[in-house]
Amino acid sequence: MIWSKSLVPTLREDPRQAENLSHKILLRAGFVRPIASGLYNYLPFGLRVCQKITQIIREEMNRIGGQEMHLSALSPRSMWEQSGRWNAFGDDMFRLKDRKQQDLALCPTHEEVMALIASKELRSYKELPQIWYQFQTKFRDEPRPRGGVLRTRQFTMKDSYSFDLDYEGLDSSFKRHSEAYSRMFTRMGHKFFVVQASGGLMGAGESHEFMVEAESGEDISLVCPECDYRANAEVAEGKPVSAPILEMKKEKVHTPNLKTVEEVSGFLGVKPSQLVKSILFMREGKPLLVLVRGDYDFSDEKLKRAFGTGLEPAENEDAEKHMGASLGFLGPQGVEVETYADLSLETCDIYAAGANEDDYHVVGISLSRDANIKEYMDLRTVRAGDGCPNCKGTLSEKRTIELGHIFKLGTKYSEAMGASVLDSEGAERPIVMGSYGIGVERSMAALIDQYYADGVMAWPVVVAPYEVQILSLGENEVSEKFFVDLNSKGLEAAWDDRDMAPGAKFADADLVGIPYRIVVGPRGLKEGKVDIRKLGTGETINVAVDDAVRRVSEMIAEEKADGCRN
RNA sequence: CGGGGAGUAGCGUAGUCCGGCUUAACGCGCCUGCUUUGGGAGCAGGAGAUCGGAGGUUCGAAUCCUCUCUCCCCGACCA
Repeated sequence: MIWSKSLVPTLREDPRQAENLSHKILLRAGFVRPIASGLYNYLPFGLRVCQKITQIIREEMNRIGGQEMHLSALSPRSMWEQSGRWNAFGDDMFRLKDRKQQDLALCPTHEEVMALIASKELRSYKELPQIWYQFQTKFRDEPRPRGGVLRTRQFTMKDSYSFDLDYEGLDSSFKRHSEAYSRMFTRMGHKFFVVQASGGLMGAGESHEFMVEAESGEDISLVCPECDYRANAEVAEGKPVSAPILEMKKEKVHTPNLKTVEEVSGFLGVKPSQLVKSILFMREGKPLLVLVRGDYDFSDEKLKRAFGTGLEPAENEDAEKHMGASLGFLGPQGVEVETYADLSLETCDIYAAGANEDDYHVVGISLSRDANIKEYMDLRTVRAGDGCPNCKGTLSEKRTIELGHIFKLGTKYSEAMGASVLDSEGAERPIVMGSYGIGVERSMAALIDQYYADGVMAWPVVVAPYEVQILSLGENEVSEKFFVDLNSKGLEAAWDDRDMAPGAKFADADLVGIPYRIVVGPRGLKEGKVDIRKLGTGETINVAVDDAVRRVSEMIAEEKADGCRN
């Protein structure tokens, strides 16, 4: 690559819209350009990094027996109605009509399409297991695209699907994916860890996410420093920190217009942790009272898991009808509504709570005596400071980017799409599926968070847009020879031949992040020498012109070998 | 969708409160010439914006009013 004839539109200043690190660098280094909210054009350098990431993923998928395919990005409504997701996806799905006014969707994911193929092509258990994957542009009309390339409305996903006869088979496909993911992320240079996760809209089974710590991450992961417990905050379990015992006699207190935990606890002179937060839900027309300690929040995910998806927060009328008070003054004592409490409340017995009478709260109620709690269960969002569920450690929170997600789907989609095989007994059985995704562009962004420091980006050589950069300072002859030699040795060289001030060339080079740099300038040439610099460590060696190509190749080969050993 | 911020030249900004010395300014970038060449160079010339859009108020609007579009950030989604 010869710089003066290429498109690497670097920016000297941070663009106005960019706030987080990877977004700024991708823009400034001329890797990507926005075209609309959540939509990007990938310029040559950005594309090259994505292609290298893609290739690593491909190699590791092939290694576990994955077969690459390429499915249609556009799909008919009927297929989505078969799985029930035409409605489930709601506004997140891009929809359009063809000239015959038929509804089509731009696929946000491909479980249905894959299951459909399986339903048509797979007959016998003898054909299982199978792993099919593709790199595909996914379209999701995200409510809020963000973080530059981290959350977009169009992105490339490697999605794979496993097809097994039974759950033992699924376990093994899942495990193979888990190992493949670890290998590919390691090869790319990610400092990742694996967390327990929730399946969300995709399914219900066991699921793991591959996380990288980053300020711009969208997820919170809870990690135990003492053991290997790691979980997404959505599903993390933990031991609640205990609350100070409330020593107050049962008494009703006038609390006009005080509704929030802060207002009420402040007014009553109790800690938020000595307060019961009582939330009324409606489920199929019936009320459901759920309690959590005042210093914790409910986890939507856990509520969904415990009570199903049909849970609606109650309106004021519901509250008055079933509890005799407005929202904000509800409490568990003396109510007939079915009541569940979070485990955090089990640490004590005496609390303050709403009085079920407008503008009143009660202090000193006893949950065991005054309330009729059907069951204590895990319903809250665990947070830093809570105890690890597996050991004596204390959990801490990390903000993380989700690189990949693997989960066990089960038979949800195979049943919906009619994907079944005959087993050895001749009985028809739905195929047991797993689904496994990786966002390609996101992986690129996450690497910036991990490898940018002090104004210098240093891509791991295996994913870098080029392996070595020749930086010419007012001299092109020796440089050109390097360029030719490096290329003929099979190295990916970028030659900055532009006639510019040295500072500007160094600045561009730092931004773009090609990890090895040969500086060819008159100062060194006078002694017959050039500098080789490794970005990231900043280590620089001064070598004879004739040795330079050999030395760089060795350094690059060594870094590549190191990566493979992992 | 709720809450917050922002749209002025390719990029980054000033000007907006308090309409008029603004022919809309500045830095960077860009073009021409000469000089310069190990961390964003110097001199001299030059091109480039009807101030997001539409309406309105006014003798006069980047600036005031109304509507509208777009982008970014924080929350409900997920790779």
